[in-house]
Amino acid sequence: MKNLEIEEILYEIADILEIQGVEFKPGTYRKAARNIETLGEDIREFYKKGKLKDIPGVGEHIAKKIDEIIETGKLDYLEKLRKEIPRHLSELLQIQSLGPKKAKILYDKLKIDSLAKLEKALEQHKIQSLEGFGEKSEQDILERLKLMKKGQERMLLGLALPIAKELKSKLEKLKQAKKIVIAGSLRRKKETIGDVDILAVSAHADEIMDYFTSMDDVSKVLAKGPTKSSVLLNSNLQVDLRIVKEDEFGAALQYFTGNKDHSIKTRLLANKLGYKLSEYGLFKGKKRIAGKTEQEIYKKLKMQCPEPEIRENTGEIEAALENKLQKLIPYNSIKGDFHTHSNYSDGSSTMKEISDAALNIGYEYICIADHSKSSRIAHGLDETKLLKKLDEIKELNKSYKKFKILKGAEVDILKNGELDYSDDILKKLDIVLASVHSSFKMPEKEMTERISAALSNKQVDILAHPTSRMFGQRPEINIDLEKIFEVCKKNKIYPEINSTYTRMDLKDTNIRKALEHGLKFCIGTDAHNANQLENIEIGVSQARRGWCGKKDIVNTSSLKELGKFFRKIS
DNA sequence: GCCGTTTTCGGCCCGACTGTTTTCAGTCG
Repeated sequence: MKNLEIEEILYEIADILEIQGVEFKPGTYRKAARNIETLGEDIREFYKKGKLKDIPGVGEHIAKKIDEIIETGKLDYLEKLRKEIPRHLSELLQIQSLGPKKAKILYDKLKIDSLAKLEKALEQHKIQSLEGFGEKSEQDILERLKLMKKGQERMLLGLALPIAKELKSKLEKLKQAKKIVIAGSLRRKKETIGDVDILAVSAHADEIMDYFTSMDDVSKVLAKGPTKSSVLLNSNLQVDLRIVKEDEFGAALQYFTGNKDHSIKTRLLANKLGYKLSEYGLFKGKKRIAGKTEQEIYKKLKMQCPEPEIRENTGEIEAALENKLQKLIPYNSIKGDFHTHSNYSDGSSTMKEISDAALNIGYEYICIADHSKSSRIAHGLDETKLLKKLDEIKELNKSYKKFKILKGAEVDILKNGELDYSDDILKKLDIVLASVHSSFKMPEKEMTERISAALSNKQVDILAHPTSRMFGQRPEINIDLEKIFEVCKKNKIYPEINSTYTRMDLKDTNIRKALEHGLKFCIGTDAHNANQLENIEIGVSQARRGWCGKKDIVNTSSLKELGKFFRKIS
Protein backbone atom coordinates (compact mmCIF):
# COMPACT_ATOMS: atom_id res chain seq x y z
CA MET A 1 0.00 0.00 0.00
CA LYS A 2 1.19 3.42 -0.93
CA ASN A 3 -0.99 5.04 1.75
CA LEU A 4 1.55 4.89 4.54
CA GLU A 5 4.25 6.51 2.45
CA ILE A 6 1.96 9.34 1.37
CA GLU A 7 0.68 9.92 4.89
CA GLU A 8 4.23 10.24 6.15
CA ILE A 9 5.16 12.74 3.47
CA LEU A 10 2.10 14.88 4.24
CA TYR A 11 2.83 14.78 7.97
CA GLU A 12 6.42 15.81 7.35
CA ILE A 13 5.29 18.75 5.22
CA ALA A 14 2.93 19.77 8.02
CA ASP A 15 5.74 19.63 10.59
CA ILE A 16 8.11 21.71 8.50
CA LEU A 17 5.48 24.33 7.66
CA GLU A 18 4.58 24.52 11.32
CA ILE A 19 8.17 25.16 12.36
CA GLN A 20 8.32 27.84 9.69
CA GLY A 21 5.37 29.49 11.37
CA VAL A 22 3.02 29.06 8.42
CA GLU A 23 -0.58 29.41 9.49
CA PHE A 24 -3.40 26.93 8.75
CA LYS A 25 -1.59 24.97 6.07
CA PRO A 26 -0.10 22.50 8.57
CA GLY A 27 -3.59 21.68 9.75
CA THR A 28 -4.73 21.14 6.19
CA TYR A 29 -1.91 18.73 5.41
CA ARG A 30 -2.51 16.84 8.66
CA LYS A 31 -6.20 16.56 7.97
CA ALA A 32 -5.53 15.12 4.53
CA ALA A 33 -2.96 12.71 5.99
CA ARG A 34 -5.37 11.54 8.69
CA ASN A 35 -8.11 10.94 6.16
CA ILE A 36 -5.76 8.85 4.04
CA GLU A 37 -4.82 6.95 7.19
CA THR A 38 -8.43 5.97 7.79
CA LEU A 39 -9.23 5.36 4.14
CA GLY A 40 -9.14 1.57 4.48
CA GLU A 41 -8.45 1.30 0.78
CA ASP A 42 -5.39 1.58 -1.42
CA ILE A 43 -5.05 5.21 -2.44
CA ARG A 44 -3.83 4.11 -5.87
CA GLU A 45 -7.40 3.06 -6.62
CA PHE A 46 -8.47 6.70 -6.18
CA TYR A 47 -5.50 7.79 -8.27
CA LYS A 48 -6.37 5.45 -11.13
CA LYS A 49 -9.94 6.71 -11.26
CA GLY A 50 -8.80 10.33 -10.99
CA LYS A 51 -10.82 10.64 -7.80
CA LEU A 52 -8.21 11.74 -5.29
CA LYS A 53 -10.24 14.87 -4.61
CA ASP A 54 -13.07 12.67 -3.31
CA ILE A 55 -10.94 12.09 -0.23
CA PRO A 56 -12.00 14.66 2.35
CA GLY A 57 -9.33 17.28 2.96
CA VAL A 58 -7.65 16.60 -0.37
CA GLY A 59 -8.10 19.45 -2.80
CA GLU A 60 -6.51 20.44 -6.07
CA HIS A 61 -3.00 21.09 -4.76
CA ILE A 62 -2.61 18.11 -2.47
CA ALA A 63 -4.09 15.84 -5.16
CA LYS A 64 -1.40 17.01 -7.57
CA LYS A 65 1.27 16.26 -5.01
CA ILE A 66 -0.11 12.77 -4.48
CA ASP A 67 -0.06 12.26 -8.27
CA GLU A 68 3.61 13.17 -8.25
CA ILE A 69 4.44 10.80 -5.39
CA ILE A 70 2.67 7.89 -7.07
CA GLU A 71 4.19 8.60 -10.47
CA THR A 72 7.76 9.42 -9.47
CA GLY A 73 8.13 8.06 -5.95
CA LYS A 74 9.14 11.47 -4.61
CA LEU A 75 7.94 15.01 -4.18
CA ASP A 76 9.87 18.09 -5.30
CA TYR A 77 8.00 20.36 -2.91
CA LEU A 78 9.14 18.31 0.09
CA GLU A 79 12.74 18.17 -1.16
CA LYS A 80 12.63 21.96 -1.38
CA LEU A 81 11.17 22.33 2.12
CA ARG A 82 13.78 20.00 3.56
CA LYS A 83 16.47 22.32 2.27
CA GLU A 84 14.91 25.21 4.17
CA ILE A 85 14.68 23.34 7.46
CA PRO A 86 17.28 20.85 8.71
CA ARG A 87 16.33 17.28 8.00
CA HIS A 88 15.82 16.05 11.54
CA LEU A 89 14.44 19.17 13.18
CA SER A 90 10.91 17.85 12.97
CA GLU A 91 11.87 14.86 15.10
CA LEU A 92 12.07 17.26 18.05
CA LEU A 93 8.31 17.62 17.79
CA GLN A 94 7.89 14.00 18.85
CA ILE A 95 8.80 15.06 22.36
CA GLN A 96 5.80 15.98 24.45
CA SER A 97 5.94 19.63 25.53
CA LEU A 98 8.15 20.60 22.58
CA GLY A 99 6.18 22.26 19.83
CA PRO A 100 7.13 24.09 16.65
CA LYS A 101 7.86 27.44 18.29
CA LYS A 102 10.25 26.05 20.85
CA ALA A 103 11.91 23.77 18.32
CA LYS A 104 12.58 26.80 16.15
CA ILE A 105 14.18 28.66 19.08
CA LEU A 106 16.40 25.65 19.83
CA TYR A 107 17.59 25.64 16.24
CA ASP A 108 18.00 29.38 15.85
CA LYS A 109 19.92 29.87 19.08
CA LEU A 110 21.80 26.60 19.56
CA LYS A 111 21.70 24.99 16.11
CA ILE A 112 19.95 21.97 17.60
CA ASP A 113 18.48 19.95 14.75
CA SER A 114 18.35 16.41 16.07
CA LEU A 115 17.43 14.49 19.21
CA ALA A 116 21.09 13.63 19.74
CA LYS A 117 22.14 17.29 19.75
CA LEU A 118 19.23 18.14 21.99
CA GLU A 119 20.29 15.57 24.56
CA LYS A 120 23.83 16.92 24.60
CA ALA A 121 22.64 20.49 25.08
CA LEU A 122 20.35 19.39 27.89
CA GLU A 123 23.19 17.66 29.69
CA GLN A 124 25.35 20.77 29.37
CA HIS A 125 22.46 22.86 30.77
CA LYS A 126 22.49 25.14 27.77
CA ILE A 127 18.73 25.18 27.40
CA GLN A 128 17.67 26.84 30.66
CA SER A 129 19.17 30.18 29.75
CA LEU A 130 17.24 30.51 26.50
CA GLU A 131 14.37 32.96 26.35
CA GLY A 132 11.10 31.22 27.18
CA PHE A 133 12.88 28.25 28.75
CA GLY A 134 13.98 27.79 32.36
CA GLU A 135 15.30 25.24 34.81
CA LYS A 136 12.04 23.36 35.03
CA SER A 137 11.47 23.09 31.32
CA GLU A 138 15.03 21.84 30.84
CA GLN A 139 14.41 19.10 33.40
CA ASP A 140 11.03 18.30 31.89
CA ILE A 141 12.35 18.00 28.35
CA LEU A 142 15.15 15.72 29.54
CA GLU A 143 12.70 13.41 31.31
CA ARG A 144 10.35 13.23 28.37
CA LEU A 145 13.22 12.61 26.00
CA LYS A 146 14.31 9.63 28.10
CA LEU A 147 10.74 8.36 28.18
CA MET A 148 10.50 8.60 24.45
CA LYS A 149 13.72 6.70 23.98
CA LYS A 150 12.30 3.91 26.13
CA GLY A 151 9.58 3.71 23.55
CA GLN A 152 6.05 4.76 24.30
CA GLU A 153 4.22 2.43 22.02
CA ARG A 154 0.47 2.40 21.93
CA MET A 155 -1.04 -0.29 24.09
CA LEU A 156 -3.38 -2.96 22.76
CA LEU A 157 -7.03 -2.53 23.68
CA GLY A 158 -7.14 -5.90 25.41
CA LEU A 159 -4.29 -4.87 27.73
CA ALA A 160 -5.41 -1.31 28.42
CA LEU A 161 -9.05 -2.17 29.10
CA PRO A 162 -8.45 -4.13 32.33
CA ILE A 163 -6.05 -1.45 33.64
CA ALA A 164 -8.61 1.25 32.98
CA LYS A 165 -11.42 -0.76 34.54
CA GLU A 166 -9.37 -1.25 37.69
CA LEU A 167 -8.60 2.47 37.89
CA LYS A 168 -12.25 3.23 37.42
CA SER A 169 -13.31 1.00 40.29
CA LYS A 170 -10.61 2.51 42.53
CA LEU A 171 -11.94 6.00 41.87
CA GLU A 172 -15.53 4.84 42.27
CA LYS A 173 -14.76 3.84 45.84
CA LEU A 174 -14.13 7.49 46.73
CA LYS A 175 -17.28 8.87 48.27
CA GLN A 176 -16.61 12.28 46.67
CA ALA A 177 -16.98 10.80 43.19
CA LYS A 178 -20.49 10.88 41.84
CA LYS A 179 -19.85 9.36 38.48
CA ILE A 180 -16.72 7.85 36.87
CA VAL A 181 -16.65 7.09 33.16
CA ILE A 182 -13.94 5.94 30.78
CA ALA A 183 -13.78 8.19 27.70
CA GLY A 184 -11.29 8.65 24.87
CA SER A 185 -10.10 5.98 22.50
CA LEU A 186 -10.89 3.31 25.10
CA ARG A 187 -14.56 4.24 24.97
CA ARG A 188 -14.33 4.10 21.19
CA LYS A 189 -12.66 0.68 21.63
CA LYS A 190 -9.89 1.53 19.23
CA GLU A 191 -7.56 -1.41 18.69
CA THR A 192 -4.61 0.41 20.25
CA ILE A 193 -4.70 3.02 22.98
CA GLY A 194 -2.38 6.01 23.42
CA ASP A 195 -3.61 7.06 26.84
CA VAL A 196 -6.53 6.52 29.20
CA ASP A 197 -9.08 9.30 29.61
CA ILE A 198 -11.31 9.22 32.66
CA LEU A 199 -14.15 11.61 33.33
CA ALA A 200 -15.60 12.22 36.77
CA VAL A 201 -18.53 14.17 38.15
CA SER A 202 -17.85 15.59 41.58
CA ALA A 203 -18.27 18.67 43.69
CA HIS A 204 -15.02 17.90 45.52
CA ALA A 205 -12.49 17.99 42.72
CA ASP A 206 -9.49 18.82 44.92
CA GLU A 207 -9.76 15.69 47.03
CA ILE A 208 -10.16 13.44 44.01
CA MET A 209 -7.20 15.04 42.27
CA ASP A 210 -5.07 14.64 45.39
CA TYR A 211 -5.91 10.96 45.50
CA PHE A 212 -5.43 10.48 41.76
CA THR A 213 -1.99 12.09 41.61
CA SER A 214 -0.70 10.21 44.65
CA MET A 215 -1.83 6.67 43.80
CA ASP A 216 0.78 3.93 44.36
CA ASP A 217 1.18 3.21 40.69
CA VAL A 218 1.95 6.82 39.65
CA SER A 219 5.52 7.38 38.50
CA LYS A 220 5.19 11.03 37.46
CA VAL A 221 2.58 13.75 37.72
CA LEU A 222 2.48 15.49 34.35
CA ALA A 223 -0.12 18.10 35.26
CA LYS A 224 -2.38 18.84 38.18
CA GLY A 225 -5.19 21.35 38.20
CA PRO A 226 -8.69 21.67 39.62
CA THR A 227 -10.41 20.21 36.57
CA LYS A 228 -7.69 18.32 34.76
CA SER A 229 -4.76 16.18 35.87
CA SER A 230 -2.42 13.86 34.06
CA VAL A 231 -0.21 11.13 35.45
CA LEU A 232 2.16 8.55 34.12
CA LEU A 233 1.83 5.05 35.58
CA ASN A 234 4.75 2.72 36.19
CA SER A 235 3.70 0.85 33.06
CA ASN A 236 4.36 4.08 31.11
CA LEU A 237 0.65 4.41 30.40
CA GLN A 238 -0.59 8.00 30.62
CA VAL A 239 -3.89 8.59 32.38
CA ASP A 240 -5.82 11.85 32.20
CA LEU A 241 -8.56 12.63 34.67
CA ARG A 242 -11.04 15.47 34.18
CA ILE A 243 -13.66 16.55 36.62
CA VAL A 244 -16.81 18.27 35.52
CA LYS A 245 -20.16 19.38 36.89
CA GLU A 246 -23.30 17.34 36.44
CA ASP A 247 -24.76 19.81 33.92
CA GLU A 248 -21.64 19.63 31.77
CA PHE A 249 -21.27 15.88 31.84
CA GLY A 250 -22.68 15.10 28.38
CA ALA A 251 -20.69 17.86 26.70
CA ALA A 252 -17.50 16.79 28.43
CA LEU A 253 -18.10 13.14 27.55
CA GLN A 254 -18.78 14.05 23.92
CA TYR A 255 -15.62 16.08 23.75
CA PHE A 256 -13.31 13.69 25.58
CA THR A 257 -14.56 10.69 23.65
CA GLY A 258 -13.48 12.23 20.35
CA ASN A 259 -11.90 11.34 18.12
CA LYS A 260 -10.37 14.70 17.45
CA ASP A 261 -11.77 15.03 13.94
CA HIS A 262 -15.22 14.02 15.09
CA SER A 263 -15.10 16.67 17.83
CA ILE A 264 -13.90 19.38 15.50
CA LYS A 265 -16.55 18.55 12.96
CA THR A 266 -19.35 18.65 15.52
CA ARG A 267 -18.08 22.01 16.75
CA LEU A 268 -18.11 23.35 13.20
CA LEU A 269 -21.65 22.05 12.80
CA ALA A 270 -22.62 23.88 15.97
CA ASN A 271 -21.11 27.09 14.63
CA LYS A 272 -23.09 26.80 11.44
CA LEU A 273 -26.29 26.55 13.44
CA GLY A 274 -25.32 29.68 15.37
CA TYR A 275 -24.20 27.80 18.50
CA LYS A 276 -20.91 27.26 20.25
CA LEU A 277 -19.93 23.78 21.42
CA SER A 278 -17.28 23.21 24.06
CA GLU A 279 -16.67 20.64 26.78
CA TYR A 280 -18.96 22.77 28.98
CA GLY A 281 -22.00 22.57 26.80
CA LEU A 282 -23.78 23.74 23.71
CA PHE A 283 -24.33 27.49 23.94
CA LYS A 284 -26.48 29.99 22.17
CA GLY A 285 -24.86 33.27 23.10
CA LYS A 286 -24.19 32.85 26.80
CA LYS A 287 -27.08 30.53 27.38
CA ARG A 288 -26.42 26.80 27.67
CA ILE A 289 -29.04 24.98 25.63
CA ALA A 290 -27.67 21.45 26.07
CA GLY A 291 -24.90 19.67 27.92
CA LYS A 292 -26.23 17.23 30.46
CA THR A 293 -26.25 14.29 28.07
CA GLU A 294 -24.64 13.56 24.74
CA GLN A 295 -28.04 12.74 23.30
CA GLU A 296 -29.46 16.22 23.87
CA ILE A 297 -26.41 17.83 22.26
CA TYR A 298 -26.60 15.74 19.10
CA LYS A 299 -30.36 16.31 19.00
CA LYS A 300 -29.85 20.09 19.01
CA LEU A 301 -27.34 19.61 16.19
CA LYS A 302 -30.18 17.94 14.28
CA MET A 303 -28.50 14.56 14.05
CA GLN A 304 -28.60 11.08 15.52
CA CYS A 305 -26.24 10.37 18.39
CA PRO A 306 -23.54 8.15 16.89
CA GLU A 307 -22.41 5.42 19.25
CA PRO A 308 -18.86 5.99 20.55
CA GLU A 309 -17.22 3.18 18.59
CA ILE A 310 -17.93 4.82 15.24
CA ARG A 311 -16.96 8.40 16.11
CA GLU A 312 -13.95 8.54 13.82
CA ASN A 313 -15.15 11.08 11.27
CA THR A 314 -15.36 8.39 8.63
CA GLY A 315 -18.86 9.17 7.44
CA GLU A 316 -20.81 8.77 10.68
CA ILE A 317 -21.59 12.48 10.97
CA GLU A 318 -23.00 12.67 7.45
CA ALA A 319 -25.03 9.50 8.04
CA ALA A 320 -26.29 10.79 11.39
CA LEU A 321 -27.43 14.05 9.80
CA GLU A 322 -29.48 12.05 7.31
CA ASN A 323 -30.84 9.80 10.02
CA LYS A 324 -29.26 6.78 8.36
CA LEU A 325 -27.27 5.26 11.24
CA GLN A 326 -28.41 1.79 12.20
CA LYS A 327 -28.34 0.67 15.81
CA LEU A 328 -25.10 -1.19 16.52
CA ILE A 329 -25.05 -4.69 17.91
CA PRO A 330 -25.59 -4.48 21.70
CA TYR A 331 -22.85 -5.94 23.90
CA ASN A 332 -25.23 -8.35 25.60
CA SER A 333 -26.77 -9.86 22.49
CA ILE A 334 -24.37 -12.75 21.88
CA LYS A 335 -25.98 -16.18 22.28
CA GLY A 336 -22.95 -18.38 21.72
CA ASP A 337 -19.32 -18.66 20.66
CA PHE A 338 -18.23 -20.42 17.47
CA HIS A 339 -14.50 -20.59 18.06
CA THR A 340 -13.06 -22.25 21.17
CA HIS A 341 -10.29 -24.78 21.81
CA SER A 342 -10.30 -27.55 24.43
CA ASN A 343 -7.48 -29.61 25.88
CA TYR A 344 -8.04 -32.03 23.00
CA SER A 345 -5.71 -29.71 21.06
CA ASP A 346 -3.85 -26.69 22.49
CA GLY A 347 -6.49 -25.41 24.93
CA SER A 348 -6.17 -25.87 28.68
CA SER A 349 -9.80 -26.45 29.70
CA THR A 350 -11.86 -29.61 29.25
CA MET A 351 -14.89 -29.51 26.99
CA LYS A 352 -17.12 -29.72 30.07
CA GLU A 353 -15.38 -26.77 31.71
CA ILE A 354 -15.84 -24.69 28.56
CA SER A 355 -19.48 -25.54 28.09
CA ASP A 356 -20.31 -25.01 31.77
CA ALA A 357 -18.66 -21.60 31.56
CA ALA A 358 -20.67 -20.81 28.42
CA LEU A 359 -23.88 -21.87 30.10
CA ASN A 360 -22.95 -19.72 33.04
CA ILE A 361 -22.57 -16.64 30.80
CA GLY A 362 -26.07 -17.33 29.53
CA TYR A 363 -25.14 -18.75 26.13
CA GLU A 364 -27.37 -21.23 24.33
CA TYR A 365 -24.57 -22.98 22.45
CA ILE A 366 -20.83 -23.28 22.17
CA CYS A 367 -18.81 -24.63 19.29
CA ILE A 368 -15.63 -26.41 20.32
CA ALA A 369 -13.36 -26.23 17.32
CA ASP A 370 -9.96 -27.77 17.92
CA HIS A 371 -7.11 -27.65 15.45
CA SER A 372 -6.73 -30.15 12.61
CA LYS A 373 -3.91 -32.62 12.21
CA SER A 374 -1.44 -30.43 10.28
CA SER A 375 -1.19 -27.97 13.15
CA ARG A 376 1.29 -30.12 15.00
CA ILE A 377 2.47 -27.38 17.34
CA ALA A 378 -1.13 -26.90 18.42
CA HIS A 379 -1.55 -30.69 18.87
CA GLY A 380 -4.04 -30.84 16.02
CA LEU A 381 -6.33 -33.88 16.06
CA ASP A 382 -5.99 -36.76 13.65
CA GLU A 383 -9.19 -38.43 12.41
CA THR A 384 -9.29 -41.04 15.16
CA LYS A 385 -8.95 -38.49 17.92
CA LEU A 386 -11.51 -36.22 16.29
CA LEU A 387 -14.07 -39.01 16.09
CA LYS A 388 -13.47 -39.84 19.75
CA LYS A 389 -14.02 -36.20 20.60
CA LEU A 390 -17.31 -36.14 18.66
CA ASP A 391 -18.53 -39.13 20.67
CA GLU A 392 -17.69 -37.33 23.88
CA ILE A 393 -19.64 -34.26 22.76
CA LYS A 394 -22.63 -36.46 22.05
CA GLU A 395 -22.46 -37.83 25.60
CA LEU A 396 -21.94 -34.39 27.17
CA ASN A 397 -24.92 -32.96 25.31
CA LYS A 398 -27.20 -35.44 27.06
CA SER A 399 -26.63 -33.57 30.31
CA TYR A 400 -27.81 -30.21 28.95
CA LYS A 401 -31.39 -29.22 28.24
CA LYS A 402 -31.64 -25.86 26.48
CA PHE A 403 -27.93 -25.70 25.68
CA LYS A 404 -25.90 -27.47 23.04
CA ILE A 405 -22.25 -28.13 22.30
CA LEU A 406 -21.72 -27.85 18.56
CA LYS A 407 -19.23 -30.20 16.92
CA GLY A 408 -16.62 -28.08 15.23
CA ALA A 409 -13.06 -27.97 13.98
CA GLU A 410 -10.67 -25.24 12.96
CA VAL A 411 -9.35 -26.84 9.82
CA ASP A 412 -6.07 -25.75 8.28
CA ILE A 413 -6.13 -24.41 4.77
CA LEU A 414 -3.12 -26.22 3.36
CA LYS A 415 -0.58 -24.59 1.10
CA ASN A 416 -2.28 -25.97 -2.03
CA GLY A 417 -5.74 -24.74 -0.99
CA GLU A 418 -6.97 -28.14 0.16
CA LEU A 419 -8.47 -28.69 3.59
CA ASP A 420 -6.78 -30.73 6.27
CA TYR A 421 -9.66 -33.26 6.62
CA SER A 422 -11.53 -35.23 3.95
CA ASP A 423 -15.12 -34.33 3.10
CA ASP A 424 -16.34 -37.52 4.79
CA ILE A 425 -14.91 -36.32 8.07
CA LEU A 426 -16.05 -32.72 7.61
CA LYS A 427 -19.61 -33.93 7.03
CA LYS A 428 -19.71 -35.26 10.58
CA LEU A 429 -19.23 -31.75 11.99
CA ASP A 430 -21.88 -29.12 12.73
CA ILE A 431 -19.60 -26.20 11.92
CA VAL A 432 -16.34 -26.04 9.96
CA LEU A 433 -13.96 -23.13 10.43
CA ALA A 434 -11.19 -22.84 7.87
CA SER A 435 -8.05 -20.80 8.44
CA VAL A 436 -4.45 -20.25 7.41
CA HIS A 437 -1.73 -21.35 9.85
CA SER A 438 1.26 -21.81 7.57
CA SER A 439 3.16 -20.22 4.65
CA PHE A 440 2.05 -16.74 5.65
CA LYS A 441 4.33 -14.97 3.21
CA MET A 442 2.80 -16.20 -0.04
CA PRO A 443 2.35 -13.56 -2.75
CA GLU A 444 -1.11 -12.03 -3.03
CA LYS A 445 -2.32 -13.87 -6.11
CA GLU A 446 -1.27 -17.27 -4.81
CA MET A 447 -2.68 -16.65 -1.33
CA THR A 448 -5.98 -15.39 -2.70
CA GLU A 449 -6.29 -18.50 -4.89
CA ARG A 450 -5.33 -20.74 -1.98
CA ILE A 451 -8.05 -19.37 0.28
CA SER A 452 -10.65 -19.13 -2.50
CA ALA A 453 -10.07 -22.80 -3.32
CA ALA A 454 -10.61 -23.79 0.30
CA LEU A 455 -13.76 -21.69 0.54
CA SER A 456 -15.25 -23.38 -2.49
CA ASN A 457 -15.53 -26.58 -0.46
CA LYS A 458 -19.20 -26.83 0.47
CA GLN A 459 -18.39 -28.08 3.95
CA VAL A 460 -16.82 -24.79 5.08
CA ASP A 461 -18.94 -22.37 7.12
CA ILE A 462 -16.59 -19.82 8.62
CA LEU A 463 -13.34 -18.20 7.47
CA ALA A 464 -11.49 -17.79 10.78
CA HIS A 465 -9.14 -14.83 11.40
CA PRO A 466 -9.21 -13.97 7.68
CA THR A 467 -5.97 -11.96 7.49
CA SER A 468 -4.08 -13.95 10.17
CA ARG A 469 -2.36 -10.84 11.50
CA MET A 470 -0.81 -10.96 14.98
CA PHE A 471 0.21 -7.68 16.60
CA GLY A 472 3.94 -7.56 17.12
CA GLN A 473 4.44 -10.89 15.35
CA ARG A 474 3.31 -10.80 11.76
CA PRO A 475 1.42 -8.48 9.43
CA GLU A 476 -1.73 -9.32 7.51
CA ILE A 477 -1.22 -12.00 4.88
CA ASN A 478 -1.22 -10.77 1.28
CA ILE A 479 -4.74 -11.26 -0.01
CA ASP A 480 -7.21 -9.54 -2.24
CA LEU A 481 -9.89 -9.16 0.40
CA GLU A 482 -12.48 -7.87 -2.06
CA LYS A 483 -12.18 -11.12 -3.99
CA ILE A 484 -12.30 -13.21 -0.84
CA PHE A 485 -15.46 -11.39 0.25
CA GLU A 486 -17.04 -12.12 -3.13
CA VAL A 487 -16.22 -15.81 -2.70
CA CYS A 488 -17.66 -15.75 0.83
CA LYS A 489 -20.87 -14.20 -0.46
CA LYS A 490 -21.19 -16.74 -3.27
CA ASN A 491 -20.54 -19.75 -1.04
CA LYS A 492 -22.47 -18.53 2.01
CA ILE A 493 -19.42 -18.32 4.22
CA TYR A 494 -19.12 -16.05 7.24
CA PRO A 495 -15.87 -14.20 7.84
CA GLU A 496 -14.91 -14.30 11.48
CA ILE A 497 -14.37 -11.36 13.76
CA ASN A 498 -11.72 -12.88 16.00
CA SER A 499 -11.72 -11.49 19.55
CA THR A 500 -8.20 -12.40 20.61
CA TYR A 501 -6.72 -9.03 21.49
CA THR A 502 -3.51 -9.75 19.62
CA ARG A 503 -5.53 -10.55 16.48
CA MET A 504 -8.73 -8.46 16.26
CA ASP A 505 -9.18 -9.88 12.81
CA LEU A 506 -11.10 -8.76 10.72
CA LYS A 507 -10.28 -5.21 11.70
CA ASP A 508 -12.84 -2.41 11.70
CA THR A 509 -12.26 -1.00 8.21
CA ASN A 510 -12.30 -4.48 6.68
CA ILE A 511 -15.55 -5.30 8.46
CA ARG A 512 -17.14 -2.24 6.86
CA LYS A 513 -15.83 -3.34 3.50
CA ALA A 514 -17.29 -6.82 3.97
CA LEU A 515 -20.62 -5.33 5.04
CA GLU A 516 -20.76 -3.57 1.69
CA HIS A 517 -20.59 -7.03 0.09
CA GLY A 518 -23.68 -7.96 2.07
CA LEU A 519 -21.85 -10.40 4.31
CA LYS A 520 -22.74 -11.53 7.81
CA PHE A 521 -20.10 -12.37 10.41
CA CYS A 522 -19.41 -14.79 13.22
CA ILE A 523 -17.71 -13.38 16.30
CA GLY A 524 -15.40 -15.90 17.91
CA THR A 525 -13.16 -15.63 20.96
CA ASP A 526 -10.64 -18.25 19.86
CA ALA A 527 -10.58 -18.99 23.61
CA HIS A 528 -7.93 -21.45 24.74
CA ASN A 529 -9.37 -21.73 28.22
CA ALA A 530 -12.81 -21.22 29.76
CA ASN A 531 -11.97 -17.80 31.23
CA GLN A 532 -11.20 -16.40 27.81
CA LEU A 533 -14.83 -16.70 26.76
CA GLU A 534 -15.26 -13.21 28.21
CA ASN A 535 -12.97 -11.82 25.49
CA ILE A 536 -16.09 -11.73 23.33
CA GLU A 537 -16.36 -8.07 24.42
CA ILE A 538 -13.35 -7.26 22.22
CA GLY A 539 -14.95 -8.93 19.20
CA VAL A 540 -18.29 -7.21 19.72
CA SER A 541 -16.55 -3.85 20.06
CA GLN A 542 -14.70 -4.53 16.83
CA ALA A 543 -18.00 -5.39 15.11
CA ARG A 544 -19.47 -2.15 16.40
CA ARG A 545 -16.48 -0.21 15.06
CA GLY A 546 -17.26 -1.89 11.74
CA TRP A 547 -20.82 -0.49 11.90
CA CYS A 548 -22.48 -3.92 12.42
CA GLY A 549 -26.01 -4.22 13.70
CA LYS A 550 -27.42 -7.22 15.50
CA LYS A 551 -28.70 -8.76 12.28
CA ASP A 552 -25.20 -8.71 10.77
CA ILE A 553 -23.82 -11.07 13.41
CA VAL A 554 -24.80 -14.74 13.18
CA ASN A 555 -24.18 -15.54 16.82
CA THR A 556 -26.89 -13.18 18.00
CA SER A 557 -29.26 -15.90 16.80
CA SER A 558 -30.80 -18.36 19.21
CA LEU A 559 -30.02 -22.07 19.10
CA LYS A 560 -33.31 -22.67 17.34
CA GLU A 561 -32.47 -20.22 14.56
CA LEU A 562 -29.01 -21.59 13.76
CA GLY A 563 -30.37 -23.91 11.08
CA LYS A 564 -31.05 -20.85 8.95
CA PHE A 565 -27.33 -20.11 8.82
CA PHE A 566 -25.52 -23.44 8.81
CA ARG A 567 -26.30 -26.17 6.27
CA LYS A 568 -25.41 -29.09 8.55
CA ILE A 569 -27.53 -27.88 11.49
CA SER A 570 -31.25 -28.55 11.37
C1' DG B 1 -4.45 24.64 1.38
C1' DC B 2 -9.40 23.43 1.93
C1' DC B 3 -14.14 24.47 1.86
C1' DG B 4 -19.17 26.45 1.46
C1' DT B 5 -28.06 25.22 3.81
C1' DT B 6 -23.71 31.98 6.31
C1' DT B 7 -19.40 32.32 2.09
C1' DT B 8 -15.93 31.11 -4.60
C1' DC B 9 -13.31 34.88 -0.30
C1' DG B 10 -12.37 34.68 4.28
C1' DG B 11 -12.61 31.99 7.58
C1' DC B 12 -10.11 27.93 9.80
C1' DC B 13 -12.50 24.40 17.63
C1' DC B 14 -11.93 25.68 22.19
C1' DG B 15 -10.28 25.70 26.72
C1' DA B 16 -6.86 23.96 30.64
C1' DC B 17 -2.35 23.79 32.41
C1' DT B 18 2.54 25.08 32.74
C1' DG B 19 6.44 27.85 33.04
C1' DT B 20 8.20 31.99 32.55
C1' DT B 21 6.45 35.79 33.01
C1' DT B 22 4.57 40.42 35.48
C1' DT B 23 -0.08 39.44 31.75
C1' DC B 24 0.96 35.66 28.46
C1' DA B 25 2.70 32.34 24.88
C1' DG B 26 3.22 27.62 23.96
C1' DT B 27 1.51 23.08 24.05
C1' DC B 28 -1.83 19.61 24.36
C1' DG B 29 -5.94 17.03 23.69
